[in-house]
Parts: sequence; structure tokens; C-alpha cells
Amino acid sequence: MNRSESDAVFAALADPTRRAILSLIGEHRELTAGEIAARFDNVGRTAISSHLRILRLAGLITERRDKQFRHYSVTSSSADAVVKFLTSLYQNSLDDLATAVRQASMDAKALGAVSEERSA
Amino acid sequence: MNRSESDAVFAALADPTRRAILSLIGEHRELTAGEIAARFDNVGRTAISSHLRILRLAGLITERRDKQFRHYSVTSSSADAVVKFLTSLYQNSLDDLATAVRQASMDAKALGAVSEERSA
DNA sequence: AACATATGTGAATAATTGCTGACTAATCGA
DNA sequence: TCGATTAGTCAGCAATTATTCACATATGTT
Repeated sequence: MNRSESDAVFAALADPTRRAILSLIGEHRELTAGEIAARFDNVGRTAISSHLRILRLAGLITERRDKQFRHYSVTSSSADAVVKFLTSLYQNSLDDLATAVRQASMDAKALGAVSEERSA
Repeated sequence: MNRSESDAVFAALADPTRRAILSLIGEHRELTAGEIAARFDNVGRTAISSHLRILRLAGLITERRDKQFRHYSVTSSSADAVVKFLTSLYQNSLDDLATAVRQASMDAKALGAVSEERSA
């Protein structure tokens, strides 16, 4: 479901300039349209404005209006669709990997080479 | 680094037909070009062939040639770039969330209202 | 050998998309 | 109020891309 929403997110992420904008906003927590545009030599302010609109419609960023400024920040919700798509896509592969790992683990135990791992 | 490789992956994922192809291949473990093309009414066999080429160049699928058939299967490696991009993008947000949770937790302890939660 | 099947490639076309310049709207400072 | 600043929108152009048709290649069948 939500095929069209997903569409917008993937389409928005397809453009390198838009990904650069996302990274830029992500590094700082919030940036105004002008601050963003100022960091691009090859792309004009008008184009940045269009990109911001596309990113906003895709739900990847939100805009906070204050006076004549518009502050943009990233929103994690929409990107979830992408990760979800990719993880479900590789579910079969992951199952195979899990099986392989389990098998390898059992083999290791059989050899008496037990190791403990933990992740923070 | 690998800006152009990443570019190819994101660009490949931008097209809905290509994502449908990926899902299709993912469901079955492996499909031939013809089997894939047969499941699309609106898109011709030639277009599917082009899409398969783009997906392959992006490293999202691999082709196994057997006789006159070409069997395609998904490869997880390239999609990692996408997930990596997105997770790093939201790192700041996640940090903020973690801080907020930690703060909330300390506040709760100070009030003596300690509660334990766990997620499956 | 002749023909059918499976699939890729190249040229041409149509649709989409990104970029710029000009214009508009809102706000601030003098 | 007038001019400067911030930022979006619209029209048009250039570049990219998706699709199809015709053709090429490899293999299997009769």
C-alpha cells in the first residue's frame, strides 16, 4: 500500500543534489533555505527551492516558518519505507545468511571454540 | 567515496517498475528475464531487459547465464549503501532521541517511579 | 539446414526532470 | 513608506530517461 507515497520518497532520493541537501540539513539540525542554497556553487537558489519542495512533499523534511525564514529539518518517518522495502527484499537472502551463520556457529561449538559477542 | 556507485543504486531504485522487478525476483529466489517480463502487462519485454541491465549495473542483481537463459537474483551488498546513507542521515535525530530518553529515565528515577520496559 | 525460443542491443521518440531567469509575497530596517 | 532580504512559483529550455521497433546472437528442435 501507499505505493504513491513510496514513489515520492524513492524519486526524491534519486537526485544527488537532494541527497546532498538532506545530508547538509542532517549535519546541522536545522537550516534555512538560504543557508542551504549558499553551500551550492553549481546549483542556483531557485533550483534548491524546487528540491526542498520535492523533499517536503516526500515527507523527508519538514519546514518551520519563522518571519520570512523557513527552517528545514529532516524527518525520519518517510525513510522507513525505504529501509522496509530493502530489508523485506533481502529477507530470503538474510534467511540464508542466518542459516549459514547458525550452521557455522554449531560447527564452531562442535570444535570447542566457543566465543561470546555482544553489541552496544 | 563511491559517489557514482551510490548514484547508480539510488537512480535504479527510483523507478517503480524496477522496484517491482526487484520484489518479484526477491519473492522467488531466481527468475529468468522472460519469467519477469511475462508478469508485466503494461511494460514490454525490451523495456524489462533495459531495466535488468540498469539493476545489474547498479549491483542490485546478478545474472547467471545458463544456455540461452539468464537467471536473475538479488544481491544485498549494494543496498547497504542506501541504508547506510539513511541511518547516518538520521544519526543526529537518533542522538537527540537517545538523550531525551536518557533524560526522561533519570527524571523518572528521581521521582521514584521506576518502571521496566522491554521490547521483543 | 531451417525455424522457433530466449534475450540483449541500438536507434528513434516521447515523457520526465533539473536548471535558470523573471516575477511575486512577506518581512525587516531606515 | 521605500528599499533590502528571504524565499516560493511559473514559463521555458536543455538534458535525461523510459519505451518501442527492428535487428543481432545463442540455443534448441525438427
